[in-house]
Amino acid sequence: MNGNISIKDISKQAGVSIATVSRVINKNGRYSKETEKRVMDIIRKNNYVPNLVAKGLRTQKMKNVGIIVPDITNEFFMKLVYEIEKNFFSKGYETFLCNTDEDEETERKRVRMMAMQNVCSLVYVSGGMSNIEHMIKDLPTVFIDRIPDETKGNYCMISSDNIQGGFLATRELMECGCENILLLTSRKKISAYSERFEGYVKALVQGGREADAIHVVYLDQVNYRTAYETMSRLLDAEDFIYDGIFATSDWLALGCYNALTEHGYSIPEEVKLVGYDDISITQFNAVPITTVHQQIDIMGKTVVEQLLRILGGESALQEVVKVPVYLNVRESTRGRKMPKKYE
Amino acid sequence: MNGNISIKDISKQAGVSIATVSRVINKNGRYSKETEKRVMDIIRKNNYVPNLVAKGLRTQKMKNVGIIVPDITNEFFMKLVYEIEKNFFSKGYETFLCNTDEDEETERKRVRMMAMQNVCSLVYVSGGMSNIEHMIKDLPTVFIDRIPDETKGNYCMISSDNIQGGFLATRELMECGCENILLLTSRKKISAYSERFEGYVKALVQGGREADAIHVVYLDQVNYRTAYETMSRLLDAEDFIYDGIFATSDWLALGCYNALTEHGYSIPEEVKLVGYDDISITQFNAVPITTVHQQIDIMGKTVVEQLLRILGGESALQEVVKVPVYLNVRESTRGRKMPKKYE
DNA sequence: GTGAAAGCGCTAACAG
DNA sequence: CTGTTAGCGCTTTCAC
Repeated sequence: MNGNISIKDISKQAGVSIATVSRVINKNGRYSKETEKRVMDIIRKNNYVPNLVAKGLRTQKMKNVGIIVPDITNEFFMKLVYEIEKNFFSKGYETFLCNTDEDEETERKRVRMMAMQNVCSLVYVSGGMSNIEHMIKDLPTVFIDRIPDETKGNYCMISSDNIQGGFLATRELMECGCENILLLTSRKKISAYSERFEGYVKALVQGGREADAIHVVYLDQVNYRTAYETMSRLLDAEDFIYDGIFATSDWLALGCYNALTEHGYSIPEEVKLVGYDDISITQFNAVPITTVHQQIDIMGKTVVEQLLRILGGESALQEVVKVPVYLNVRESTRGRKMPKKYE
Repeated sequence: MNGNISIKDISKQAGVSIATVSRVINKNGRYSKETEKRVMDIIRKNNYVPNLVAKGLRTQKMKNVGIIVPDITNEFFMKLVYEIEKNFFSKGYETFLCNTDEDEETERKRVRMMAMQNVCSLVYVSGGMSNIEHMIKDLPTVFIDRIPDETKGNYCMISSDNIQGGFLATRELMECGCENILLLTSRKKISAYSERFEGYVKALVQGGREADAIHVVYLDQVNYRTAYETMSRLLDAEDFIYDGIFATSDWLALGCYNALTEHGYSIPEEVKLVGYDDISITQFNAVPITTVHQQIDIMGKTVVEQLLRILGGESALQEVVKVPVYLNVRESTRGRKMPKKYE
């Protein structure tokens, strides 16, 4: 295909059958030391590269898994992917990464393409409700931060503790004296967002606030620009009553931050701000931003563990695997107390 | 393989031969409206997903290309990848992305794996000198910011204008009055770095500086931490003479920035700073950082154009395709003049 | 110890 | 218009 020789060529050169070459390559079956050497020499001399596609076709199993993420330019997702890949590689699996660009149509296309490429399983990160379940059927799949439509099937769900995350973020704002706390989140029907909302409400209730303490702004897109524009519009209107904002993603928090400062609000003195994900930019911002840290190393490890369990024939766990989160407190809620340092 | 049916199953259900099914699926050859309907119905009912692996094995061409990057958590690389993928998708190609983690051994492994997966071509972004040429042989390859070892072969090289980038960055520092300009760069033998060095020297010479005006610090790793630690060590030593620093990557610039501010230097008053890549964090930094912007959209487009040329049978361009760069001037060289805004 | 042969899912002549 | 057949590169019985 790409100028490569095949075992057939090798067998001819070595004067043995292709079966023997196959045995030598895979080190199974019997063959003499002598033929082994002859075959291996030819392989080395020609830089032979085995064709995994053909092998997969024959053995009916490929050791590669597709990873689907909504945005490859988002540092949080890529750090998570990095951890997932690391764990898969160590188990001898290949990974194929693909980007849905936050678009449901693209999402469906990419999932379908992964299935066509014969991946042995799928990791599906925080996608929308694209109704992909019918496409993946028996393909073992781990969903991260997204509950599958149907529970039947080889599905497994892993999630960081989003309720706890929403709770910690909101409680921090309350502890810092915020009276009117705004939740800035996504309109998307992703469990991650609805759970962070749940945590937000829980913290308010636990702090003795009434039902009218709940203030939510929903965004159509989860990105800096949308957050910036929406907040700017909010600030341009007369009555901006909020002294605390919990944004369910760091990029949203950064959008808030810039809209607020440009409207003359100082952070954290007048408005306190909490983000989510702990991407590195939150530490470098003019006022470092308090944010909820997700333990991606544990998540990555868990993803691979669970997938290997399913691949090993065990049935998928029915419960969601929850990974704890913690709050990284910085100046956007507490002021210039802690040293600015990046680790 | 993954619980999927094959055209054989379809042919049985439809009461036609597999050849007919194949024809219907690929819409070539002749078949009656009636059989078409019967086949398509079965396909839809069963959510049939064609096996591209088998198809590729048979047709001896897969429409997918491997993309190899040194660091998937680096926003610059991923924005470039995003552009490359977008262009490939629009031409009906799939892409497989993989990460070398800046490690040459990993790099070789990943390239080999791509070859085994039967990709039809490769895009190799800014890799080290891992001597991969013998592994890819006739595989059409575009190198970005890295000159191939051997010029024979279907290689093509695309690069942003790194000499110009180094020149613009250094000239900016000189124009802002810097007397002693330090170049902070990588030890790696990558053309991108050596060319930025070249531009740095060119600007110094053109500005009438003597040979002793050249000051370079080489780093083993291209990341925030290494830059931060190296600069801290430099600042701890007695005589820090620099009033201008050109870092050949934004992350290095950020490392510098924090080391400098922690040592009590103010930017840009005492030391001016220029980075490279224009990642978004440079705009959000407490003091927004002047940086060289690479036009990744043009680069992505060019990559695909060139690869399709080669794939189309034309021979690879021998010259390097150069994409212009420009400087994004911010506060780290000019002070608080411009409005802080993100676009 | 080694070879012959079948077959993974699919396409592309070649017949009819 | 449709079926038969060979074969892509590889593995794996089953003989010898």
